[in-house]
Amino acid sequence: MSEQEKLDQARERVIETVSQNMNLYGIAPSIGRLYGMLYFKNTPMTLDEMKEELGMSKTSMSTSVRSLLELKMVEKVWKKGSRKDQYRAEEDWHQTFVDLFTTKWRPSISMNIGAIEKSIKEMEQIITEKTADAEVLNAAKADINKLYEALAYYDWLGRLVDSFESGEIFNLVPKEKNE
Amino acid sequence: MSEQEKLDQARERVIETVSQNMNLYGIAPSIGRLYGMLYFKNTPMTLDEMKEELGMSKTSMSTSVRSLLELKMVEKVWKKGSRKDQYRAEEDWHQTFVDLFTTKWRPSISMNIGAIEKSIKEMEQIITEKTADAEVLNAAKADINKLYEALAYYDWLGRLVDSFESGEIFNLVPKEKNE
DNA sequence: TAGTTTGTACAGTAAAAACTGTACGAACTG
DNA sequence: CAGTTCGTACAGTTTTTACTGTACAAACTA
Repeated sequence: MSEQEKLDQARERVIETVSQNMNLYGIAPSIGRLYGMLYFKNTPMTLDEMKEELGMSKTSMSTSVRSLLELKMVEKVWKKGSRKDQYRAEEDWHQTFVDLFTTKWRPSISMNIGAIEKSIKEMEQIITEKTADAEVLNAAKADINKLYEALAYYDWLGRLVDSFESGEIFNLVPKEKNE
Repeated sequence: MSEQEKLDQARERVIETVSQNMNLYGIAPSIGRLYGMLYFKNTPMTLDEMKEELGMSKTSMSTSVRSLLELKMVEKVWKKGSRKDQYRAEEDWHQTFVDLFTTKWRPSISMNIGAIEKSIKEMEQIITEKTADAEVLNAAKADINKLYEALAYYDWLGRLVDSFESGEIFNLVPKEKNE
């Protein structure tokens, strides 16, 4: 085996596990592989180069790159003399991590809080109307308690995401191991 | 619309959004719905009751419950007089959150670190052997630098998960909002 | 012991997601 | 202006994942 092949194989191993890891965050494996591949390139790539490298369609590259752009895991770079768009992988994984959760979690947190608040209101209405029979009334009361708990959780989660976004998290868990 | 229906509808809304939220963590929607449904029940359920409630097969309930058990999102409870297994939803979502990441992330972190360390070794070998040409050599050197960065990230991520597991995270981001 | 009931493995089917090829608008080139 | 090139929308196909029904082992019951 040539030295080049050895190097490729060593890269490949990392790309594969990183891709699996990203899959854990809801990123499709093929998108993960694309990111991994870009990560090792020291120069930005065009869609056609990616297509060539991964043996996939240009359409796939286009949509995959868009996903990665939305997650801020790649950025478009301008390169003079080329009409083609060029893309480079974001290399700071701490930042990537923070962006990922900010992007994906925050909208979900808002939605959950919204749904819960709405349902609490409706349940409180059931109680104040006093037309419901005892069984339904008790169920509503129990549900309201649960939903306040849930609300507290999502509030906490929102503050956790805040600490990611502000970088405060790195005070508690520093980037550099202190030995 | 009866009060009962109003209550069901309010529950349903929350179950649906919670389910979507769980989907974000790589949990299939139908499993999320099962969890949501269990969450609102104030008494443990059997597989047959779940099957009835969700209109799905018992096999699905069996496998879904197993997934939730692995994530520690439900627990099996013993109920005297019943031969059937009974399951109850874990209600502490802070705990659930912590368990989820501990369970899902830690193995992945180890795998990544393992793969990266192995690849670093192979790349260092390429360099020390001195048979590779200049181009390959430089590529190997660049890759090694990137991999040390990656290693630092996964180390950080491991320590983040530690802080979840130990509960230290709740010092930085307290459960109760301090007003 | 024979007869139930319960949970799950496994194979097959249905549903969803990923991927491709064609086609076309937009932006450039001469 | 006509002729290219580039990126992506969209429809169709392939692959993967989710779900079901059957069948069976284990645990119980009488």
